[in-house]
Amino acid sequence: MITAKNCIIRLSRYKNALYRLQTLGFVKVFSDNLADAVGVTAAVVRKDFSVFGISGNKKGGYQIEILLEKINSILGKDRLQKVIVIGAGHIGSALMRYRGFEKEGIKIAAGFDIDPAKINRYNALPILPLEEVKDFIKSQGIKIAILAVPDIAAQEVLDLVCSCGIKGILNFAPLRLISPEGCIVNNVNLEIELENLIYFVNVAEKTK
Amino acid sequence: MITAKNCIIRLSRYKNALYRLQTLGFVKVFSDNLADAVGVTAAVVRKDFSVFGISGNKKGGYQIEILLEKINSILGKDRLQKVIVIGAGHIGSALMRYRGFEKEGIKIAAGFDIDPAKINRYNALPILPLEEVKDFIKSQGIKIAILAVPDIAAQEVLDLVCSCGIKGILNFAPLRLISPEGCIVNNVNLEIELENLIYFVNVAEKTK
DNA sequence: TAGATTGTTAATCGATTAACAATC
DNA sequence: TAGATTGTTAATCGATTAACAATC
Repeated sequence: MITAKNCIIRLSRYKNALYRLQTLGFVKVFSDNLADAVGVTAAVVRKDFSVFGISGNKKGGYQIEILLEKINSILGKDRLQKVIVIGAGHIGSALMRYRGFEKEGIKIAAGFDIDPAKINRYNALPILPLEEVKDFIKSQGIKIAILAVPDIAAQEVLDLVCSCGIKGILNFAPLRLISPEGCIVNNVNLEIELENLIYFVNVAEKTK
Repeated sequence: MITAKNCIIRLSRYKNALYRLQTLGFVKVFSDNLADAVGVTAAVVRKDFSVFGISGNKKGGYQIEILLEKINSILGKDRLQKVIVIGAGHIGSALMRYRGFEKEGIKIAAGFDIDPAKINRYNALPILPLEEVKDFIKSQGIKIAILAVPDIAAQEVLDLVCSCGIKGILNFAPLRLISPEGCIVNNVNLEIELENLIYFVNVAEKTK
């Protein structure tokens, strides 16, 4: 079964909305409520659920707790996900210090850099020399790496970590990387996000 | 004319690829080459160009220099785009120090924070108290803001800057913001990007 | 000219939306 | 029961792809 990327992204959003509803004291939701919270239509919500065999009650909607369990299981959030960050520059360091991942069950296990001045072996979050990345990936069974290295180094580092067993990469370098068979690359391209925003703001200004 | 978001994102990618081809000494390209460089089909390239009235030569392909001029003009890259960053925490600070925007003609004009300890008025990139954001936006004619504030503050700050004249927001807070009429919000949700990656890596592992 | 490439039209594909029977 | 909501099917929409005439 091929699942659309958009569908999985919506699943994440449902999850976040459900937690918010739960803290507000809600115990069950209708597809309608969830649709509003996430900004889609109720039919999309029900369809997304049916893709994963999640069913509710014909009149009673969905139990939030059960729903969360199922979504969390689908997204792999029922177990800790360990990731590493390659590159301890501005972006890399910020990601390492960012608290937002923890509450999502994502733990940054270590950072890596080639600059000896950045190494800090005895930190709570150790920053290790890149030469050690292979042993670390193997011994810790890491599957996911965040790539925050300079553009010119990105492809080389990607090839390196993929050869060590990394299966998924979140790439912040603003260029298209060629990924080896069996490795998925998701790109976060801040320049393009801004360019896009600037374009649509300019268009809106013009047509005003 | 409604233009698909994806089309504009591809335009950015064409531009980046064209600069790379130019540094390699190329003077003209065929839709084929550009398609390869960006990872789409040649028909998409030609169609995207035709949407904007960009035409090439029936046999000779496209002049890179002319193409870049046209794309840059469409994307508003023929003039400096000034943006501000709200929130001088980990992510905000990293974005302020990030050099990648400059070479794209995007200048971070100032940062803003509510924490007096973060204020630094006399820096090359000044960090100012949030109370001054209104005057700054008005006097500098800023249209775009990057939002890197804590989740709970995000909606409030969004409303504030929109009321001051901001038309486009790049939001890093991992929640859906309700944007006032006439203001565009693009979201960069790192948690969701990672969750998505984790899902597809897990699926690939299972079906192996 | 023959071959290659553009620009555009028609066909296909996939995702979203609307509609509604089933049913609690 | 009557009303409301789910789950699913069919219709619609939009974007991508394939095909090809025009032409350099």
